[in-house]
Amino acid sequence: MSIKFKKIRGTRDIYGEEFEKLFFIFEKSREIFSKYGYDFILTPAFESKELFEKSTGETTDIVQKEMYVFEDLSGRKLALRPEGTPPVLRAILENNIEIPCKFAYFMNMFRYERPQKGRYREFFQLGAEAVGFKEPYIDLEVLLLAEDLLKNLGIKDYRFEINSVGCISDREKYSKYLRNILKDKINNFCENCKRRYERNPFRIIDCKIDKAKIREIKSLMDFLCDDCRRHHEILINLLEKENFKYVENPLIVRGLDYYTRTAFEIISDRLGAQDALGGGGRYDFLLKDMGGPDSPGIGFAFGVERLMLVMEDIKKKDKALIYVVYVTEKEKDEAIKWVRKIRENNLYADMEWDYRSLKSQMRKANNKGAKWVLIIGEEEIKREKVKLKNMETGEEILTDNPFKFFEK
RNA sequence: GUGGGCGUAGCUCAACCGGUUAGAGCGCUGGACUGUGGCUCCAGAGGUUGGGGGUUCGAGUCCCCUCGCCCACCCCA
Repeated sequence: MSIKFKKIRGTRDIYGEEFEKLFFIFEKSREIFSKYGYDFILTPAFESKELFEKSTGETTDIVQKEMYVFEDLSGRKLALRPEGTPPVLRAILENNIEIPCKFAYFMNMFRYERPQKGRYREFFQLGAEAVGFKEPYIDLEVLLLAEDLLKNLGIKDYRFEINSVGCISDREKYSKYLRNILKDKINNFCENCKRRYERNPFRIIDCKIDKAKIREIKSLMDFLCDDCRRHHEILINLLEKENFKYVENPLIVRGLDYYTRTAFEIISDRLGAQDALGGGGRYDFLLKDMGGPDSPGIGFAFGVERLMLVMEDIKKKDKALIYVVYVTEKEKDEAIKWVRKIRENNLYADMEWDYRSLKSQMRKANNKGAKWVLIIGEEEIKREKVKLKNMETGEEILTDNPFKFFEK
């Protein structure tokens, strides 16, 4: 046998235990999100390419080199969504949904990257957006919500890392400062940093190789304007007051252009190099940039596959299987009748549809973990009974009403 | 996009320095047990050694290309 088709790189087939986990996360998250007043939303898998260029940002890696872009037959330039925030905000604006509002989503995303542990080209994100809340109190709620989700999924080894990335003018000031102070030194830095200097100077302070050289460089925190500083201080006070466990990490930059002020990541050390379970932050100017009202927003997303990696296996509780076997083809019709009758009583029944030897049917029942086997042969039909076998004890009973043995 | 490791039966893996018909365990099918699963024993089916090209008398093994998987860099969920 040589299979003709294979799934394409970075995509996955999800079944069995994996599917159970994925669906468990979805069901659990619906419970949690409804406690916090978030409604679920589903948006199209593809949007205009421009939506992401204008919101995620032209300079980001996501837009520059990771988007699945294509033209449809009419020549429209489209993109498979690489992230959830722009489509959800677009939907809020387009449907005239009253702001403030809170939405959650569980959707697949697409990014053209080299696959790695916890990283795929099609993956699921579980996220939320809270639009129209200016004060840091919503930041607190979002963080509490994210942690509530983790706790309810039974995930333990995580930490919240929090930072403020200021507003756009703060970042411009900082960017100018960095370029200035590094102008003469950059040639001594590693190749990565040289590239970062041009594209994204913030990343240089995160460099592991040139750690020593950057010690005297000020952090973005020192460049926050009064409003941004105040926002951050209130949030930190709130977190302390609410006893929320976190660490401040001034190196968090986030790869998206629209973030302002609060930015955070949820890190797990049970993952490989891709150690972020999730991340998020504020985007106070994005709605306006998208042609909407001057409303702030905050959101976050978890990588569902990464959650699955750090979660314990879940035990799926099936109904007890009742397997119906027939001795020869002659009893097949009778077997079908019994399977239907059992299912009508909301019990789990199955049988071998293509005839195989009784031995083979019994083996199948055993392999499937059947609790009961209903045996139908010439003898049973003649006496208008069935033989019921308990697969744990091996005990057999001849009865005309097997239902009294199936405890519900 | 860059670097490293790896592709042999459905699964996990063997096969010396290039040598004859590519093996084992598990799983599967059948039998011992003609109307009965698990345990044991016996037998059987199952392979274009990821694909293509090259070197050689001879390639699973060496070389080149390609596809895929894993890990890391970059970046991110």
